[in-house]
Amino acid sequence: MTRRSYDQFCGLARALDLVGERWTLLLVRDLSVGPQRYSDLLAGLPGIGSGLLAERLKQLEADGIVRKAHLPPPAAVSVYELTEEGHELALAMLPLAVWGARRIGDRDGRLFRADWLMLTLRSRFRPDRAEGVRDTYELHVDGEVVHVRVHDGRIEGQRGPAPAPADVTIRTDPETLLALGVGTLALDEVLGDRRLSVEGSDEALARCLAVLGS
Amino acid sequence: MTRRSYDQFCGLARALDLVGERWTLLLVRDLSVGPQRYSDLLAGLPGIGSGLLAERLKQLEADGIVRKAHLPPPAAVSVYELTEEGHELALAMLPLAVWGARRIGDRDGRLFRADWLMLTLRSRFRPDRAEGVRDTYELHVDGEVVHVRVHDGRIEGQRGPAPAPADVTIRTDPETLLALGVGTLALDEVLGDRRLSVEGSDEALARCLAVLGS
DNA sequence: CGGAATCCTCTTCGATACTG
DNA sequence: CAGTATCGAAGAGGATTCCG
Repeated sequence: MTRRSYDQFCGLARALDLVGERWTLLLVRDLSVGPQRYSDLLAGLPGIGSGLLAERLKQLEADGIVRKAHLPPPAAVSVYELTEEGHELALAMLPLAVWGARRIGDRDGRLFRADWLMLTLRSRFRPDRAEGVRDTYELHVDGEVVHVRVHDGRIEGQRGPAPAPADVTIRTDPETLLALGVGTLALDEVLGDRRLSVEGSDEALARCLAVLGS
Repeated sequence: MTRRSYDQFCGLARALDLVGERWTLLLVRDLSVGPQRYSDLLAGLPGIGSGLLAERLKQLEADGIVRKAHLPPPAAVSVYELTEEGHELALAMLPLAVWGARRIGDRDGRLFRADWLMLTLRSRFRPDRAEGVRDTYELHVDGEVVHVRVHDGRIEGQRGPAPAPADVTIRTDPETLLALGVGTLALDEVLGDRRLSVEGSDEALARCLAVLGS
C-alpha cells in the first residue's frame, strides 16, 4: 500500500504526489465549499466507487489536507472538512480551474452542480474593493441555490439559500454564469437579457458588481 | 482509445480531463522552460516509459497545448514546444507548484534539476518592480547552470549559462534555493552564509533582489 | 442507513525490446 | 534518435457484503 511517487525535488511534483491522483482534487473542490458527509461526497462524484473514495479520504487525512469532524448531537453525524492546508490548496488550484473553465465548451449533457461555481466566483473576488462591504448574494442556477457572504474583505460560499434575505438575488443558467466567472462575458452585457435576472437594490447590485470584479 | 472524462461542467474537472493524467503536468513543466526533443523529455522523466510519453505528447498536441516544431538545418531536429495555451497553463499551475514546494521536506535522495526552479523563481517575479530593468542572472545549483533574463517587465528562463556575462551570478544548493523561492527563507539571511554566494555589482544585486521579491 | 472492506473485471502504467 | 509493440503489474470501477 505504498503510494507511488515521482520522487523529484520539485514543488509541482510534490504537489502531484500529494493530490495528483484521480478524483483527489475534485474531492478538495467539493469540500472547499463546506464540510460534507461520506455519502454526500459519494453521491456528488458519480463514478468514483466507494472503496476509492474511502482510500482517497484516508490519504488526504494522513497528509493533513482533510480532517474528520463530528457534529454535536442531535445531528451526531461525522463529516469531512478541509484543514487550513486544505484551504490553501483550494486557493492554489483556482487558477487551474479558471484555465479549464475557459476551455470548457458547451454543457453537452455534462453533470452540473451550482456549488462548483463557487470556485470561479471566488476567482473574481476583489478584496481591495470589498472594504466595509457586508453583503449576502444568492444565486439560483439550474434549480439549485447557493449563496456567498462578503464581509471583512473576505468571501465565503455556502450551499443552499441565504439564512436571511439576500442583498442581491441572481437567477441564471450554468453556461452564462460560467462565462461571467471566467470573464468571457461581462455582466452588463446580459443584465437586460433573458439569460439572467437580478433582484435587489441598485446600491447592493453596484457593490456586488464591484466586489465580483465586473 | 477514447479518453476517460469526469464529465462535469466545471472548470477544474475540465482542466483535469485535459491535463490531470499521470505525467502530463510534469511534461508541461519541462516544456515551459523551452523546447525539448523527445529523447530529452524521456531522459528528464525517469519512470515514464516511452509509450506513455508518446501518447501524452499526442494528446497534448491534439488539445493544442503542445506543438511539434522542426528546427532549421543544420540542426534539423524536431522538438516539442508549448503553444500559447500551453504557456497559459504553465502559469496557471504555478500556485499549485508553490503550494507543493512549501511541503516538500528534505531532499532525501530525490531527483533534482536546476530548471525546475524556474517555476518557483517565476512565482516570485514582481513585474511592477521590473520596469526598465534589463538584466541577466545566472544560477549555479548542484553542478547545473541556468539563467533568467528580465526585460520589458517580463521574466524568461533558459537552461545553460547566459550567452553574455551575467549581471549577477548566484551559487547555491537546491534546498536553499527552494526555500528562497517559496519565501521560507529570506535572501539577506543567507547572504553572508556558506550556503549561498553572490557575484555582481551592488546595483545589479539590488535590482535582482527587488525584481525577485526578496 | 452511514461508512467502509472485499472481490472481480477492465483499463492504465512501466519497462524493455524492437523498427524506420 | 523518434517513436511502436508487447506484456506483466498496478490502479480504477462496479457490485456486493459487512458492521455499527
